[in-house]
Amino acid sequence: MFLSTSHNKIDLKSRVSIPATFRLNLEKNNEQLILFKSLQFKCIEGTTHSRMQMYINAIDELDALSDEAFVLRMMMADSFEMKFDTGGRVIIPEILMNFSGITDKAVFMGIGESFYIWSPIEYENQYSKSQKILKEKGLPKLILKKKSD
Amino acid sequence: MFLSTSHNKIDLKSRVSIPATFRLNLEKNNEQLILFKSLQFKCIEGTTHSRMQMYINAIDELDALSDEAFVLRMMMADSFEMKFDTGGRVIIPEILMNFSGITDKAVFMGIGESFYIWSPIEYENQYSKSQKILKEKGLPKLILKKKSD
DNA sequence: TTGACTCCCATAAATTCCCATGCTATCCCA
DNA sequence: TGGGATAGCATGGGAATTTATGGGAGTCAA
Repeated sequence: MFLSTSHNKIDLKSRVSIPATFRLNLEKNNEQLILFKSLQFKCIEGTTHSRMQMYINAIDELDALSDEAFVLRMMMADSFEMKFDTGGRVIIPEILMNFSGITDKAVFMGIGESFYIWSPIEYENQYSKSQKILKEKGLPKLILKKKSD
Repeated sequence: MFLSTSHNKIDLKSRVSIPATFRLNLEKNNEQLILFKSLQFKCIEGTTHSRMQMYINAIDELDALSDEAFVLRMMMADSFEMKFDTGGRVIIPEILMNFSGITDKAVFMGIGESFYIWSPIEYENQYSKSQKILKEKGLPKLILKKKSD
């Protein structure tokens, strides 16, 4: 599980340290890290190899000609398997840097099964947006219990 | 798993480098590379020998006289087993070059279990098409849970 | 002998690997 | 309890390896 937020620097070689907690989480489960363009936000999304495999399997389940399958395939095209150096860093692909607007600093935000990587500006925007919603609408009602089938 | 996108050049001898990540993926699983005409798009599709075997098996499952079986057999007819030179390149068969409209540059696009090879123009078209669908229709509804049998 | 193809070597740029540093949090023992 | 030792983390830089690509020598067939 990926939790908490941290701000890391990106060096001249496009390297960033993946927060140690995230890395240990991956190691513990013997998982590889995949980074991809978020379909929803202007940010990079990170997740495990096996979770990505689930999406890939979903493609086969869909009508191959459908828009859903089409969009999912494109998502794979914008996904990258990361490898760590001895210091626990990865090199963020240029495509993802450009897409997310990240240049020299990145904000890692764990959200459970995956995590987001934002540019500091975009992160601030999203954060204050969430605060605003919270003020206006209050806490969302959480449905923690599974609906009965 | 084939992921990510890369733009490679085709030289005067019709040789292209298969992206290293794709090649390593094949080597690791001791797989041979098959290229064939995409049934859906104006591009070349690449996949493993064993996945191709799955298609072949699927033909037997279908009604031998059905349109599906017919189309799949045609796909087999335009399939080629590739061999790499010492630099990790292959020679793309002329039939596939003509079909896909590829001349001197190719875009390799990993989509999970297989990958596409596009001409740069065709790639741009498809990519912007996917962005448009995403904008209009939003996120695809993913079915990540297995259907109960 | 021309053309098509294979095999091998060459190279520049990109990428990976490895070692080094400073900082911070933690631990241990007097 | 305080202060030094220790370990782990984020970061920097340079060396070594890979990658993508170009080109030549040898081979086979018509």
